Order: sequence, then structure tokens, then C-alpha cells
Amino acid sequence: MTRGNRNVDLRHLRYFVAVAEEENIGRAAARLHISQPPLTRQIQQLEEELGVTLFTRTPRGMELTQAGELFLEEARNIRALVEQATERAQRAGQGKLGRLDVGIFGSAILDAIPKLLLAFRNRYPDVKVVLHTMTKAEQIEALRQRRISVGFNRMLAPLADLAIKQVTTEGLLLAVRVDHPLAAQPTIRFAELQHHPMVLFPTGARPSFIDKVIGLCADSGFQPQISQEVGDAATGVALVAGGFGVCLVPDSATTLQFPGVAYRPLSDTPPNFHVDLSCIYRKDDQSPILAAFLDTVGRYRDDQA
Amino acid sequence: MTRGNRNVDLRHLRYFVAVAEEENIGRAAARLHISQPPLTRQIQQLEEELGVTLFTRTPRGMELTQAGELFLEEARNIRALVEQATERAQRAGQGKLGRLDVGIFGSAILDAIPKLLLAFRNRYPDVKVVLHTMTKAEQIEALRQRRISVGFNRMLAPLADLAIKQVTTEGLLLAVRVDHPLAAQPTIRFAELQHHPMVLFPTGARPSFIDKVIGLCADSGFQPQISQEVGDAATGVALVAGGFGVCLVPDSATTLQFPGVAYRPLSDTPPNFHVDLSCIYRKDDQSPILAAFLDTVGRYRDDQA
DNA sequence: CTCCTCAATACCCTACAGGTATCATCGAGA
DNA sequence: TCTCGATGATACCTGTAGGGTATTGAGGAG
Repeated sequence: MTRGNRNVDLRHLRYFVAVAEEENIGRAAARLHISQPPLTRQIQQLEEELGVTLFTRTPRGMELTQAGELFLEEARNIRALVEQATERAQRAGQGKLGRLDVGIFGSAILDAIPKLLLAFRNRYPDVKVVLHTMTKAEQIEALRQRRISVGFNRMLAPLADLAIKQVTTEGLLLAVRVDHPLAAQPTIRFAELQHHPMVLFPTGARPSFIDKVIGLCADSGFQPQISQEVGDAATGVALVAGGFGVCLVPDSATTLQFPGVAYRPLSDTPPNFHVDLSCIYRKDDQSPILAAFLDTVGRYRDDQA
Repeated sequence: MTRGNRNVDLRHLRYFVAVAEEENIGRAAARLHISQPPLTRQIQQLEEELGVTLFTRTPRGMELTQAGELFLEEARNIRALVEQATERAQRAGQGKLGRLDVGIFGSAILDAIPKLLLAFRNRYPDVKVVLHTMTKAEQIEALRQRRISVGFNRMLAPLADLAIKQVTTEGLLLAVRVDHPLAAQPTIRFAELQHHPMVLFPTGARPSFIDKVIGLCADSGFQPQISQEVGDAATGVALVAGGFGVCLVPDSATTLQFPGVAYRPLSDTPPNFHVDLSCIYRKDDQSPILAAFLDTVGRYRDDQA
């Protein structure tokens, strides 16, 4: 079996299809914007390479042989596939096609993240977004190992190889059980929190939201009474319902509607009484999909402002 | 959308796949038996044509981008398809793959033709043989219109544009009803036929088997009594069973077993007491499948001899 | 027999794939 | 900190092959 396709290239196929369709080398040459003799030569060369007679030459023009008919189908397929491949590669290069692996934290995917993902999905419907629940430390590890391209978290600090982009900033509310003494007040002074046991979250890599809360208390001159540390906001609110005490949560946690738990605003709060939600990604990641995603993040943040 | 694939050819794909697999331009170049700089240039040119960054250059080598990964799959597909297309075209060019349209006569496909078709099918299993039942005149018309590539018939005469190849030659037998007077003899003298009505076939384009029989009778000095003309041997034998008289048939018609009908050999026969089965095809038909078929016919005929 | 329409051939020219030599960059060790 | 080694990129040259023009050859149609 002669391996004859070494020197066959797409030009040959393009020319071949044109000749097969026009059944006339002169017309085909005109259609291809070349002159007749080189086209004749290319067809001869193709037949030579394949070792197959593709056309029978008649006084009226070129007529496909049976082998030619078969090869015509294949040639059209190949050309269509090439067309499709370039188009898909281009779309992928523009970040319009592909896959984005995203790290998210805890079981609490609250407010901003779903909205953001929805906005991204609308703008880039052919990018498959895959969510991975992982802690902050796992996100950083996964980013470095390229298992994810972007992670969402709070209290992120820039690193040498990882960059941060803020998504949104939120105030804090107090989750209390409706029969808790503090629940009687429509607004609670921040300093009052020192007299009540608190549930804190999340466990795991520091600094995290825990440190934010402890820092805020320190700014107000006290140390919180920690009744329990839990993994995420949802668990925290569940413990509040169970009577473990109060719990400071970001605004968006109000989407966690729990029977017997109310959310109360705070007054006399220290400065910086808010917490950021940011995303983190590799500085050297040139992926157009990540660029598109970060662009969507920027637009989202601007819309919020 | 930039239509950028105009100058992309299979060489680009081959080079791209090599680099993607080696993740190193130098090694890929060695594998391709070219030097490193042209390979670098070809990859750059491919990226330029597509408008897509396919690799991220690292100090350790070339790493596929997401778009590159996607394009790699497509490139492999395309290359496999090209491989397959050339191979199929080559097989078609050798007559090993394709379709052969064959014209056969009457409802009587007897002995030689099934054997021949079976032999051809065994030698060329990927050639689809399509049978078309048609008269001699229809076969000639269909050959000229390229609707069939070869026809089978008896009493064929060469034409300007059509060639003949003999398949086999057969003797003649007499089909008689078992209660017919002639059936009593184990062998019948040819001249006796003048006293008995005969069924003749086929109707349609002349000269045909009818003329053969009439000619044989003339050679023996008489004119046959024609009781009925019918379309084909099977019908003829059926009429013999129905009492319409006797019927001269080729040897192979004995495969038509009819209750109450016997076949008897003849003695004192005139010269040329046999009939040929031939096939007819276009002289200018260069199809390798036809060539393969005619070759099979030749082998069959030689085996018979 | 002549003209007309095809494809095929002869010959030239230029563009570009491929070669050699060299440079730029970035890590890894000494 | 500096050098060395590996990698890809660049500069420049050369030969081949793809494309152009002019012409020939070969069948049909009138």
C-alpha cells in the first residue's frame, strides 16, 4: 500500500472540488482565480500522489471516475471539518468556547456568585462553567495546579503568583434566634455583642471571615465569646436556630431563611464594618476565557456601584 | 469573523500535532526531520492564520492553550480523515471498493451468472453489485447512458462502441411434457422436431435465441411450427408443462424443475448446436471495477474449459 | 476539411519552505 | 551573583515548486 498522502494538502482538495463541480478545468481555474495550466498540473499531481485516476478526460471536459466521486465526498467532508476547526479554534481563542473551572467556598453560594455566573453564562453561552466546592487553601492549591482558573472567597490577600479582583462588598448583619434577648431590639449596638456567645465561621485556612469578626470586636475593645466554630454560614445560622448564640453574617446570608432566626442590623459599628467577596486567579494565566470572565466580574461590580 | 484558513494546509496540521505531542519545538522538529527554525515559523504562521494563540511558550517548552487543545483534537480528526480518504480512493481506484451495475435478462438467471457473481463477490467483497433486469435492447441503451456497466445476454453482436466477452457456451436440450410422444425416447433426433409445435423465446429485440433455434431448424431443412412466443425460458417451460408443445432450452435451464416436464438430449444435431452467454460493456469504460469484473469473467470461463 | 473547445505541455519567474548561524530569555547550580 | 544550558525567536540565504504566458494536441460540430 503506497502511503501517498505525504504531499497532498488542502490546496489539492480545494482545486479538486472546484474541478469536480465545474467539470471543466478552465472554468474551475477562473473560479479559483488562477490560470488553467497550473490547475491541470495540480490535478495531475493529486492523481499521482494518490495513485488513482480521479477524472476521465473527455472532449467536453472532466468527468469524475467512481473513485473520484468517492474522493469528492471525502474531500468535501475534510474541507468542512477544517472550516469548522478553524472557526471553533477562533471562538475558543476569543474566550467564547471552552470550559472554565471555578472554585467556590462552603455550601454557601450566595447572591453575588449565582448572579455573576448567570451573567457570564448569558454572555458566553458556549463556555461550560464547572463549579468545584473547596476551601480557600484548596483553591490556592488548585489554582497553582491549574485544576481551576478562578476561585471565589472572602478575606483574600494578594500573593506573588496570584492576583485578586474584588467582586462585591457587603455589610454585616446579626443572626439571632427570635426568642433571644437581643432579638427584641430592632437595631443592636455592636458593643452589646461582647455579652453574648457567638457562633463563628468558617473553620480552615486563616485569615478568614473569623478573623474579620474578631478584628472588628478588637476594634471595639472586646474579645468575642466563641460558643462554636463551624464550616460555613448555613451551618452557623442552623446553630443560631439551635440556641448556640448569635452569629455575624454578611448581608447576603439573609437568603438563608431559617425558621426562628431573624437578622438584625447593627449600630455604633467600628470602621470597616463590611466584608469583601473577591476572586483570585493566576497572574500569568493568559486564557481568553478567564479574561472574559474577569471582564464580566468587572461589569458586575460596576453595575452594583 | 476572519476567514483565515485560506493558507492553512495539512503540513501546518502535521507540524502542529507534532509540537503539541512533544511539547517542545526542537524534539518535534527532529521527529519531523526538519530543523527547528522553520518549525517555529510554521507554528507562528498557523497561529497568525487562525488568529489564535495555540501555545503558551514557557522556559520548559510549548504548552497548549485551551484553544490549542481543542484544535489538536480537530487536527487529529482531519488528518485521520485524509488518511482514510486517500486509502478509500486507492481501493476504489483498484476496483476494490465501489459499485457495479449489471444488466441481466428475463427472469432466468441461470447457472453461470449466479456462480460468476458469487466468485466476483468473494474476490471483491466491498464492491456492491446491483442487478437490473432488462431486455437486450434496454441493456444496450442503459450501457450507453451509463446506467449499467455490463450486461449479460445471448446472441450478442459487437457494436461500434460496445465490446463483447463470452462467458460460457452451452448445448441445448428439449423440454417436453412427460406424456408427450417424444418423451418416450431417451434421445430425440433433431429433425423430428419439425413435426411438433414448439414454444419459442424470448420476445423482444432480435436477433435473439429465437433466431438461433429457427436458424438451426433451417440448417436441418425445415421450418419450426411455432405454437407460442414467450418472454423467457421459465415461461417457456411453464407452457411446455401446460401442453403447448416442446421447447428448446439451453443446458442450464434444467435448473428450472417443473412438475411433469422432462429434459431430453438431442441427436443428429446440426453444426453450431450450442448457444453462447456473453457479457457486453462499453469499449471506452476505463473503470477499474469493470476491469476487475471482466477479469473474473475470464477466470470463470477458463475454469469451465 | 476547418474551426472551436478542451486539456496538456514548455518554459519562465517569484514566493516561500527549509537550512545555517546567531540571539534572547529564563532557571538551575556553582 | 554569575555562568551555563536549554528553549524558542530572529536574520539571512537557497532551492523548489506553484503560478503565469504562450503554445501544442486532440476531438467534435458545422
